[in-house]
Amino acid sequence: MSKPKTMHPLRAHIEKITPLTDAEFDYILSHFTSRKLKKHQFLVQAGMAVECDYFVISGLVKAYFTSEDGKQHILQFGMEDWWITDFQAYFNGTAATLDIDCIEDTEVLCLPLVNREKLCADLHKIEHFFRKKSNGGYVALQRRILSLMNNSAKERYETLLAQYPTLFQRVPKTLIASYLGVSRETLSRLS
Amino acid sequence: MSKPKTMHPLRAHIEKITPLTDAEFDYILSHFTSRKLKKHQFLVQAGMAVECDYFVISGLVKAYFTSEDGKQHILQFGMEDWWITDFQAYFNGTAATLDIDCIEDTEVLCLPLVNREKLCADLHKIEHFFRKKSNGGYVALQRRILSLMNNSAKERYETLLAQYPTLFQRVPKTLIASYLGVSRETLSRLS
DNA sequence: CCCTCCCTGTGACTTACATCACACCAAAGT
DNA sequence: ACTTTGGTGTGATGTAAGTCACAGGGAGGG
Repeated sequence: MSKPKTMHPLRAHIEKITPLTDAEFDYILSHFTSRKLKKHQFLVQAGMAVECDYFVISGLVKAYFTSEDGKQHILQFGMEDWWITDFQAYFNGTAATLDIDCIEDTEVLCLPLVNREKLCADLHKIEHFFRKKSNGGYVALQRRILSLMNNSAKERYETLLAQYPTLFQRVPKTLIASYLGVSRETLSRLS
Repeated sequence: MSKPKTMHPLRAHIEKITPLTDAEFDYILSHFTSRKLKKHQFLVQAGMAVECDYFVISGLVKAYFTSEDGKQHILQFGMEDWWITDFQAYFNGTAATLDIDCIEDTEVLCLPLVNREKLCADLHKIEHFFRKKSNGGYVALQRRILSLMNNSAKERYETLLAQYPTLFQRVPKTLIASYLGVSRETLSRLS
C-alpha cells in the first residue's frame, strides 16, 4: 500500500470505478497531453472548435455561457479531479457556445475526441468508466434542474454551501451568484 | 430493405448508434420484460424501490418531483423511443424521489439494473450504446439548465413548442407549465 | 505610495412571475 | 339528463428577485 500515495491523479480517479494494470494505465495516459495555464487564460472559447475534454489536475476553471445582453451564466466549475469542456461542441464537433477560463493557475490533461473514442473502442474498461461517469453527471444535472425549479435563491445557495464548502474560499461570490442563477446583489442580500 | 419496416422499435433505436446481428439483438431483448399500463397507472412511486429503466414502446408518461408544499415539477416526459426512470434511485439502488405515471395507455420494456450491467459487461457494443445515450442526455440537460437560467417563461415555452410540437397535442398545458417551471396561470397568459 | 481594479454591500425602484379567486366549458360517469 | 371532474382563461394583488446607482475596502502593480 505504498503505491496509492504517489498514484497519478488520473489513475486514482479511474480506479474509483474500475481497476487498471500498470500497462493499461500507461496506454491510457499516452492518449492525453498535458497543459498548464495561468489565471485568466482560456481553455475553450465560444465560436471556436473544442479540441479536448479536460481533466483538471490542479487549479480551478469555470465554464459559462454569455447571453446576448452580456450576462454570464456559469454552467460548471472545474476543480481537481473534474472533467470539463463544452460537451455539446466536443461530442458533436460543432463550434463552442461556452467559454472556459481559469480562475486560478491550472494544470489539465487533454483528451481529444478521437483518442477518447479510440480508448473506448480498445479498452472495454474505459468505455465502462466513461459510461459510469456520464450516468453520474446526468443524475447531478437532473438534481440541479429540480433545484432551479423548486428552490428559492437562498435555498440553492445554502445547498451549494453545504455541498462544496471549499469552493467558497476559492471563488468570489459574484461567480457563485452566476452559478446559482441569481444576480450578484440578491446573493449579497441573502443570509 | 424490407426489414427496417418491421424492425423492433428497440432494435431500430439501438441501431441508430451501433449495428447489431440478429443473435445479438435476441440476446439483448431477452434481458427485458414487457409491461402494459393504463392511463394514470404508476411506473415508479416516490419512496419505493426503482425496479427498472423503462424504454417506451408506445404511449406517454411523465416523471415528476412533488415538493413539500405539494407542487409538481416535471423533470421529463417519456414518449415513444425514450428511456425513463428515476435514474438517481435506479443507479444507486436508493428509494425513488420521483413519481412516474402514465398520461396515456403505455407499453414499456423493462430493464432491471443487473440485466443492464450484465449486458454492458457481455456486449461491448451495448456499453458503447449506453455511453452515447448518456452523453447525449447530459448535453440536453445542460442546455435545459442554461435555458432555465437565461430565458424567460415565454422564451422557454416557445423553444419547447418549436422543439416538440407534437407534445402539445398530447398533454394539457398545465403539464407543460409544470415542465417549464412556471405556474399554470402565467403560461396561460403568455402569447 | 498612490492608483486602479475587483469584490462586496446597500438603498431605491421596477418587473416578472406566483398566488388567490372566480368563471366557463367540454368530456366522462351515474 | 344531471353532476362531477379536469382543463383553461382572466382579474386583482403580493412578492422574490432584477436593475440601477453608489460607496467602501482590500489586493496588486507601477
